[in-house]
Amino acid sequence: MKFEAVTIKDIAKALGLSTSTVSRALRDSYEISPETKKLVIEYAEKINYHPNPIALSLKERRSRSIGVIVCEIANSFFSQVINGIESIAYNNGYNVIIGQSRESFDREMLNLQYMTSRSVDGLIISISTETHDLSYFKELNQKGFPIVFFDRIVDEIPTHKVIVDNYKGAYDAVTYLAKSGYRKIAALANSASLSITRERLAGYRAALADNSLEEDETMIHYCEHGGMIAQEVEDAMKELLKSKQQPDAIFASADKLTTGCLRYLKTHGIRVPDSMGVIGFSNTDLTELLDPPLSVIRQPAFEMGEIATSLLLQLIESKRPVKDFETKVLTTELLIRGSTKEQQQFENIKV
Amino acid sequence: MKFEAVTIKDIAKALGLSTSTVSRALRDSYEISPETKKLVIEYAEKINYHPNPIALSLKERRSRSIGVIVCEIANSFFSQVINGIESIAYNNGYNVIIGQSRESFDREMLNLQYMTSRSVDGLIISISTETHDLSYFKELNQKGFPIVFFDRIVDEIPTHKVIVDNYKGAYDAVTYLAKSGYRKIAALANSASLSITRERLAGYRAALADNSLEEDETMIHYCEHGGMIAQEVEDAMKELLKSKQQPDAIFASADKLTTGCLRYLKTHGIRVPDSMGVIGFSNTDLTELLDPPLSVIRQPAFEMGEIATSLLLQLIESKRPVKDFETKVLTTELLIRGSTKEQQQFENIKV
DNA sequence: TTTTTTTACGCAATCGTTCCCGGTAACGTT
DNA sequence: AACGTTACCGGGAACGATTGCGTAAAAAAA
Repeated sequence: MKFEAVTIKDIAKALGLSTSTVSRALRDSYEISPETKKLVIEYAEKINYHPNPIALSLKERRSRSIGVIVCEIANSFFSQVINGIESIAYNNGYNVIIGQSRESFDREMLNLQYMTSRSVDGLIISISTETHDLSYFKELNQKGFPIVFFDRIVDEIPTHKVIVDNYKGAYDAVTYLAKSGYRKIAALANSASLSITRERLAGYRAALADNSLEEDETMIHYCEHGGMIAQEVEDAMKELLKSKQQPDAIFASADKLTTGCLRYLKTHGIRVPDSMGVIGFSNTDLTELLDPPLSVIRQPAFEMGEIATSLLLQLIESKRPVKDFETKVLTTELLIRGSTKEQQQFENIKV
Repeated sequence: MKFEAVTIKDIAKALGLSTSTVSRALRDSYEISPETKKLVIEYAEKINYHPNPIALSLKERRSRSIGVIVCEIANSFFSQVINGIESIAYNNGYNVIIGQSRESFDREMLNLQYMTSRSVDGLIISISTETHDLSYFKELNQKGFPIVFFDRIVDEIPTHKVIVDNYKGAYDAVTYLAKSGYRKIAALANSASLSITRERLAGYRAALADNSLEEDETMIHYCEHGGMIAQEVEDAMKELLKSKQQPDAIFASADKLTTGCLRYLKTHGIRVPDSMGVIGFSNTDLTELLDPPLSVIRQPAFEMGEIATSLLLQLIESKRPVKDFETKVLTTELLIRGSTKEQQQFENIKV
């Protein structure tokens, strides 16, 4: 079932004009007499004419739309970023099309190819955990196709990027745990290949060192699928808990990991924050409603989306190839709630 | 900055052939000699040729992509539906493009126009709270454009629809509250214009009647923006609580309302489920982690997405105009957790 | 050898739109 | 009267790909 749209040709025929004249009349060209314009515009209105954007895209080689690829839209952080992206995009007359990789490289590439070949004018992306082969990105980038990376960025590709200070976010959170008296702080990390994992773990390690806590590799567990697979988080938690270094707190480095961690502790009857402190990166707006309310490192997601889009539009609308790129680094917010607590007694025992 | 793609013409020129020959060679036509085919295909491979889907869309008037419009992707229910949609769509070689209305009629129309004019081959939609003017949908429908409604459907438009048995879902939940001893059951409802609101409230009312509970219009409050605006839920809750009929339980008819309700009770120190029982429609996967764990009516969201997509593909791929449409009605699931409790003492006092 | 058939390719139209060229009046200027 | 302007409009190519039709050359049949 196809359905027929009305074209400029229909108008031309009906009015005894040429398509050029109709086109010009609709675009309000000075070359067309006011009467003809009026005639054309009114008739177009009447038969409900809308220009065919596909034909326009073909002709103008641009579509006034931008693509966004994230691993999962159900994730609060990403949906907030998308809202930021849409707000700027719509204000500038751009449409936004959204794709999910679900942490799969293949699906990421599928989306990417679909979008680029459909002439999105640019792309905003946070790469999947599986993405190691960057050749397609490099190729696009070298051809001058506008890309902005956010959150999970890649160093090798010269373009604009938007992130938060992951190092500091993690450092502050882990330092807070240490100052509160937690002594064995484990880390539940995302795939080791991601920029955010590296940065956050670096902050974690630095905080341990600065608080004279020993670092222990058995206290760090990675989730290769970023918690997309529930089992994976469970396994990691199980490993963590049966390590000889019984942790008394967990630092989780992603939204899904933080909630997954809490879920595990809850179902296994481990009391938070008494037996185990929990702090993690999360942008869920349900954190206050959780039991216990989660202490989180929160990212300015909406703002990240806005900034990424502004940068992308700069690239798209620039006449000359852009050569100097910037990496915007925003600051995180540490929100202390009920999943961590000050353990005076620990400090006392120590001292 | 545009970037140049390689076209069939480039291949033709490089190989001294015509574009027709190249096209046919790539499509493996019998009219082309094996040697020429090999030549063309290898060269195309080498320079990384991909057919331009825009040009194809223009020519074939179809795009092998379907549009999805929901009010908000951050909502678990909708993101689960979208996952169901994508699973079927990808298996059938269709791409999915997603749009958010954010409960705004204008944004819904913007997305709709964008999608239809970009030649999506069909549309899956749950309408916004603001959508009263259905003329554009009617027009599309009459032109034979394939649409499938789900969740928030409209009666006036003859096409496939996918919903759950909202009446029964609400009826069962409210009956459960009544059987548990709650006597003053209030309803926190979505916009009155939505099909789901009507159906769910009907179930609510029937359950009250069947359990000899009095219905009281002051115990029903509507949120015109479906809880999209936080203030709105707060106001509704405030009104409910200061009504002379002090409710002892709340039935919330949408995801955002259920969590919004819980948030209000929590911040105002009203104990759930003791002072106030809470039950509501919700597909959040964090319900078990909440304090208290939410008793919910859960919809088979993923399955709804799958079914909606199958129906849509039927419409799209049908040769003749489809005349008899079906409305698939799935069943909800009642999950009782900690936000409701059996209040034996109430029963006893009563008796 | 001549005729027919097959093979293998090119031409040109098509999809809807824009825009570069032209072209033709009407009018003004010298 | 001759030329230049200006206003207004149409023809047709172009964007990238497909496809019906035409046809030259080669192969097969007569």
